[in-house]
Amino acid sequence: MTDECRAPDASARPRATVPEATVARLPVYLRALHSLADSGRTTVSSEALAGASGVGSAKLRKDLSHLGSYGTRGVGYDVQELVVHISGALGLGQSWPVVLVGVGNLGHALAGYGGFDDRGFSMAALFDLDAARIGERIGEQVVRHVDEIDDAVRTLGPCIGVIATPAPAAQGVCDRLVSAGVRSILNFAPVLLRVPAGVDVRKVDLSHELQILSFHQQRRSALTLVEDAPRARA
Amino acid sequence: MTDECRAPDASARPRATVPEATVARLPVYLRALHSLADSGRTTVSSEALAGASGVGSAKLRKDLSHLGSYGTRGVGYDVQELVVHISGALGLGQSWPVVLVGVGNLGHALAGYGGFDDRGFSMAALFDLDAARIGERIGEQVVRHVDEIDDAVRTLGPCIGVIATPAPAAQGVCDRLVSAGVRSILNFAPVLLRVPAGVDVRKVDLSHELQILSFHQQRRSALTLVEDAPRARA
DNA sequence: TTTTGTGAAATGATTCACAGCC
DNA sequence: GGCTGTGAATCATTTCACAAAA
Repeated sequence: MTDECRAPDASARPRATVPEATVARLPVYLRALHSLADSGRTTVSSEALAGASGVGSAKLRKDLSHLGSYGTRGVGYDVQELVVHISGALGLGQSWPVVLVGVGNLGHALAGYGGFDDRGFSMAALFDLDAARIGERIGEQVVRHVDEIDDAVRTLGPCIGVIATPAPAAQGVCDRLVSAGVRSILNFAPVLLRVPAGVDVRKVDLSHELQILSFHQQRRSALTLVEDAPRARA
Repeated sequence: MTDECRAPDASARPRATVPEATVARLPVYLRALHSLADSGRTTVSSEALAGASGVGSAKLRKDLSHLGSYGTRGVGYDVQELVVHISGALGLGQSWPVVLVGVGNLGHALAGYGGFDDRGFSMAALFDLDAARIGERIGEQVVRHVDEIDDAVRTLGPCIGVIATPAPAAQGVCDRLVSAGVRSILNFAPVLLRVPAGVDVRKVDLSHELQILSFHQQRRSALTLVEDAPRARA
């Protein structure tokens, strides 16, 4: 991701550049902070927040330092203030519309999932290719035909596309989303999507996750065997 | 992850240590290889396989070199042979049983998803806490009460646990899985699970993925604004 | 005294570029 | 001539450890 295009007057803006690894942890911190806030905490130390987030405190502090300097030495961080700054960095001030394509098994579950409206996202439109599903009502939305994506996206403005179709349909759907102007895509279909530069795709792949777990499980088993019978040879 | 416990005779075994980043890409290569095999290819160059996997060819070769030396200079890799070696490294020789806890919206979709039986995994048992759901038939399995996890896991042997419960129930379910002996867990609930050392947890979190997309989308928007009106000031 | 923020060191991952083999 | 396998160089991330602030 090209990054050298800071405006010449980038003085006291949110931040110029945040490492990718840090970005991936900000949602974790944000969730921990919300849960701290719910339980009445008003301030928190890097040690405590790191504990609640499952990371080391040095890493947490370094991560936060990329957003700015929002703590008080000797005291810690103000919970509300940190929520505001992390939310801001993540662009959660506004509520991004999410358009979901593919309301099969998984799509249904995603459409019904509260997690969208949770913080900063709203399920704004549902699409499917299958004529039999058009018109079905799910939550607050009615399923529309995929041909209407263009119109919908034009109306909604910048939004996030979620693909929950079967694998063979995914690339076609992706192309439509992209040509409608969607530049952020979350893909649940088990295929590699090809997109032009400037479009950001993240994938969620059940089978990949299981395979990674399998790798470690196997390695553990192998080690256990070796340790259990270390003198079975020479 | 502790790694210094190689057996003293680790001579020509599959491999001693594979970087985590590499492990995460092996499933991608495997999928690309399967699709090449389906279309009749018998050999493939690092360049071509890398292309089909969305990575650079140098990275692909370095990744494969961690598993061993299975290519032929001047020619490339034998598709079938690579499939065998990568599958082997990932522990997909056997078919791991998967036990799923929580058959709500999402759990249903996961239980019905073909991806499990796809390669190397089989949906072996379904559980729920809600008495109303016990006995329901989904695919080949009948939903059982979560109290039966112990028995089931003892019968199945090493397996992978999938948690698809609402957030508040997840830690309790996780504890049960762990005490039943499950050491690999895939968590779809939006909470950080605490597990003892030696248990491997991976999480899939819709809301985190959206937030990461949101970050980049916002950054893009900001840059576009700056570029579109670069002389709006001094 | 407590706890942040951050340079500097250590570790890990990616990319380069080419020697070695087919 | 073409392509793999891999040291060496680069780049990114994590960890350490401590000076500076409240």
